[in-house]
Amino acid sequence: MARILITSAIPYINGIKHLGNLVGSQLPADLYARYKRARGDEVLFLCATDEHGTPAELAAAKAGKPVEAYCAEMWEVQDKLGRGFRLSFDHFGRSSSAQNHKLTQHFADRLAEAGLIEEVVEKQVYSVADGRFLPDRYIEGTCPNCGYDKARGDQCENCTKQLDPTDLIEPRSAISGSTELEVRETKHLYLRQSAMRGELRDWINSKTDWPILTTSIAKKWLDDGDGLQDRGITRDLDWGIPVKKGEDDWPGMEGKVFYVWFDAPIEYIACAAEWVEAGKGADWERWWRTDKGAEDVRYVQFMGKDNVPFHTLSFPATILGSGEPWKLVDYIKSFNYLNYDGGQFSTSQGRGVFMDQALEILPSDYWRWWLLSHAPETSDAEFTWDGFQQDVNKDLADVLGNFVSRITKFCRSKFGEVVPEGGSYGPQETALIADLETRLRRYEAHMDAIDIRKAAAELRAIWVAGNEYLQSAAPWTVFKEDEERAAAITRFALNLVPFYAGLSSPFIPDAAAAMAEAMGVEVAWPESAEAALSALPGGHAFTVPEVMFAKIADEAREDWATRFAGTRG
RNA sequence: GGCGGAGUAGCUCAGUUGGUUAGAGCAGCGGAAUCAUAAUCCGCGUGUCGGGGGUUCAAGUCCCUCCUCCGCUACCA
Repeated sequence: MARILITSAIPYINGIKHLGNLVGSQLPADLYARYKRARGDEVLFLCATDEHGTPAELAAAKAGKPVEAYCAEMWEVQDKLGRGFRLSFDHFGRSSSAQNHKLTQHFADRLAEAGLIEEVVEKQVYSVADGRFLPDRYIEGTCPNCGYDKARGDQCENCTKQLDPTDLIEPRSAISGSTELEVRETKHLYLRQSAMRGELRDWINSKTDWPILTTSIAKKWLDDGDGLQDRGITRDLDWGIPVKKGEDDWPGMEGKVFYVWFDAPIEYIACAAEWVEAGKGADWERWWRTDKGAEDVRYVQFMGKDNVPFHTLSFPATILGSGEPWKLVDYIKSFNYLNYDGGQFSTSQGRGVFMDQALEILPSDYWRWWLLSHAPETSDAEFTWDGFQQDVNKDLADVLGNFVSRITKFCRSKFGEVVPEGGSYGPQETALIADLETRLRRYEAHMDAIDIRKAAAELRAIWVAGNEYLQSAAPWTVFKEDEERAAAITRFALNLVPFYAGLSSPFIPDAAAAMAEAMGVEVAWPESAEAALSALPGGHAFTVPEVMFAKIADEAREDWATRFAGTRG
């Protein structure tokens, strides 16, 4: 039994995530976690909210709430939505946890002891009216290059020229609009990533099986220009983890907090400690410390492509720089973006479907199936309502749902709600077993490799095989002349239902559970097609399940397409 | 601008190390069946593989060049 540690990129606390966010990390991570558990591996699957930083402070202020209260509320919302989508986290933590405070301060101490922290005095823009330093992006003004009057301090969106905040003409705070800005000196800690460039490169180069998307981004950052740059890991904010050297004060850094990107990945570790604190586990270090039992753990991370630099460079720099035997990631699965109807999903414009809205209109299995079977693995993917309706109706309602419906109802009408006895299997059954055995192994191989679309296609083909069998065996015709043979065909086809339940459970857990329950069995991964297809003996009682997947009607689709076109209400 | 990804059938996408008539699903057309959620199954594809040039006995696959879309570009996270 292997041990697999799985983390999903932690979603930012600020607001409800859209389906593009979901399919870029949490959902595929859940698929993999469910699959590995089903195969009998020991899995620890962690996720959390990423709570620090300027956007959280501003969102809280906008909501008129203290930032702690705001984050606590939003954590509740995200936790509930995660459960709604059946995300099977062993623990859903918070980067603001006491455990993360302690660990983040511990890592900073270790890095300082190793000589990898540098104190740098720099000049930053301070807004007197807002009472805070402003990140470049939060300063607006007129672009000196093109004259666009809403250029940001880091870049002009209009002419794409990269800017420095001091380049802007008539700069103002993007938060309050105040023009009362000053350049002030402030001291910050920098992580000397540049000193670890060689070590990081060796490590990246050793990962020959990683997706190109992952390694190419990492190498670009390592070698671009002057090479890997040192990175500021502290900020002048109120909300965050106070800068300390372990448990001691850090002279000169009073009132400052660690940068959210420094503490967020450390939450992956702290989350395991929270998991223990919550009474869900006993020993978190055996998952994270290679000197305390984690040497045989395989650690897999899931994330969108925008997260890759932090997971391939900054976080490993933190781990390696600590000089302590923390577990490094073994495999990074990164994703491109899901587009919405020809454009981007947009949180700010409310464009697209958000997690809460998705669950309001359809059960989670519909979304899970469509999103995972179209996961943006090799390139950006496209969501359209037409495609969604067609795919879901065909795959779930017509192919899978109707298969279960037709065989259980046929059996009920001819033999009652009991698996019929008698008759014997022949060449058709033998052939189907052989075919399904091949497909089962191929499906497992795709799942092991985290080739999600290919796995989904294979699973669908397995569903189709059941319909092909029924169509050619035609028990409704055979029944008229040979009831025994019809009983054998029916028994065999009924056995496909629990087989499908087991194989489908990582993708569509609710439907899988309903299928298994109707057949009076537990959801289980099949050892082999042959063994699984003789699991239900003659005489075994079952019930005809409710319609598993109602079809999406044209009117509903049109309604939704209109509703989600822009600005959410 | 730099770097990376992508451009293959009406739509969504597969196409290992270059090698037989370029594939799948959906949609469309025809047929079979009538157990089932009017659900299924079978058959039907002459596509300038973004354009152009090159290497090769052979290129969707390698090289050069151009075009288009997307992402990143280090203080949003």
